[in-house]
Amino acid sequence: MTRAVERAAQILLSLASGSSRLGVSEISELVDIPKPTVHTMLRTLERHGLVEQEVEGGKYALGPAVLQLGNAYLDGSELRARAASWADPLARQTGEAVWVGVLSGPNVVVVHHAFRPDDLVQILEVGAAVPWHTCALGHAIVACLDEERRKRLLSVPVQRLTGRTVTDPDALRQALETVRERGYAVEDQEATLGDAGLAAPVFDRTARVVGALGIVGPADRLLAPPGRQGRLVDAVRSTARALSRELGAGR
Amino acid sequence: MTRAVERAAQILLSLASGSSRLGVSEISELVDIPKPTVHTMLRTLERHGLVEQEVEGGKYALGPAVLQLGNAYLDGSELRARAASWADPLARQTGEAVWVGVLSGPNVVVVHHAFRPDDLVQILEVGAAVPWHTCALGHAIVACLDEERRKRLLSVPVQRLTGRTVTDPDALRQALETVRERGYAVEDQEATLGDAGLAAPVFDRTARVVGALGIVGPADRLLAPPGRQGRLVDAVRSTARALSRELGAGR
DNA sequence: GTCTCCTGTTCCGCAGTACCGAATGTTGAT
DNA sequence: ATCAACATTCGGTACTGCGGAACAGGAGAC
Repeated sequence: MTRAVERAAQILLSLASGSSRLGVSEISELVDIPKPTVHTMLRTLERHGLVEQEVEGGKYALGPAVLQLGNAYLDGSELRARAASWADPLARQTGEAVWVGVLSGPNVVVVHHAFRPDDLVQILEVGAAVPWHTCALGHAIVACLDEERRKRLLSVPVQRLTGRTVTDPDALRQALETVRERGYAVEDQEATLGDAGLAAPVFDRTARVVGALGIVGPADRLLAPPGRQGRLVDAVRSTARALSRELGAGR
Repeated sequence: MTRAVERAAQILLSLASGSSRLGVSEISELVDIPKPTVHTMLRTLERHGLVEQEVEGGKYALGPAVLQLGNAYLDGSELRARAASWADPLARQTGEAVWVGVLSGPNVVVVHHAFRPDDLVQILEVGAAVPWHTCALGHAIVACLDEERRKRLLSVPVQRLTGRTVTDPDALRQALETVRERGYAVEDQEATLGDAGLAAPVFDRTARVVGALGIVGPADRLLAPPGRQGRLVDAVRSTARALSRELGAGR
């Protein structure tokens, strides 16, 4: 454990959350590190393109080298590589957008996004982070984690994003138990009002959960029509199973 | 300048270049830092999701948190946000793929990629890094840099990627002079055999070059047909100018 | 089975560097 | 002009980053 590196990581991640441009003082307050220390580290990170400063001085932002890192991560991810050939057909089959995500700290990060097959403009969500407890992808993953890791996640207070977000640890534990029994997760407007999601876990050859695959869309389209949810769940589960098999998982 | 942070940045970037999975010993050799130091830092970076280790131990790779960083960078980039509405029409107009890139160290990093408008499978290159001296985007940017920055880039030996890569500093200086006179850059199989590119610089409201916009495709399609190059150059230049104006540049 | 090699991981005393309060510099508002 | 807020610089020293040596574990050869 290197304290300086710890702090630099905190600074980088602070620049990735919320406002894209932050001053030294703002970062200092966000990560609770004195200003000169923040400044010195920003300067070091800047030398490697991980951070850059506005031309006229003042605010700092992430630099293009982080984009290289992100791209390299995707290039090296077997889950993402294999997900593409399953997610796109599922999007066509269901008529909804498909996301594949992995757990990163308390968030789910989208590693693949197959657009809903219509002509409306959609924003590519690869790299987007959603708190695990507010999305079906997150529930699907965390439900299948080893006990210790799950306990650690549940021991940290979680944030309410909408009036429907479940934040009580006991309620979350119960929800995860339900996910384990059923083999899939449902999210109903817990991250964004109006939106819902369905997801199933994806396993690798060591039988560990490595991510989840799911669909996201308007709640009234995904959850309300009679019989629709069941059909979507079936499609999502069988696709997640196929993807798991392709990753070497037995089930 | 914080040495520990410097080293951690080197380690992260080493994981982004070449093989996606590296052992402690390999990283140690790549960045010339002793193994225990590399190991300690990897462990610290792992705690923040920036790095992860294979389940059975051994090799390390970048973690999903870097994808968040990359995504946040794109979300905060005005160049990228505005490039989308110009690059896509240019791709349709020219029938070729359009890239918008920025300089990061000795490389150009692609921040936006509009696919060639055909039905063939294409790989999204956002986040890809190309050595500046081997691509038209890089030439277009570096030609317009302030003298000091350009000198610094030219003082470092550059790598030959193909038999056609220009690596001699004097020849590069001359090529950049040509770019400045003409207002655009041409690359002919310097990065990848068979591929070529045309690009023009993009400026912001401070009249500084902030990136470049260009098209990439097979050399025989871009450069060989009579009159085609001229028409493509015109389209690229006027698009880059429009994008510059939208970023607040006077010209 | 044993042995060897290679790699990741741990250890811990101390040298040197990370640290940060105080000071300085810059900018914008009044 | 003054003031406030913010970024940046400075430099002595406390404490932490460091890395050679040792250890642990796994894989392959015999």
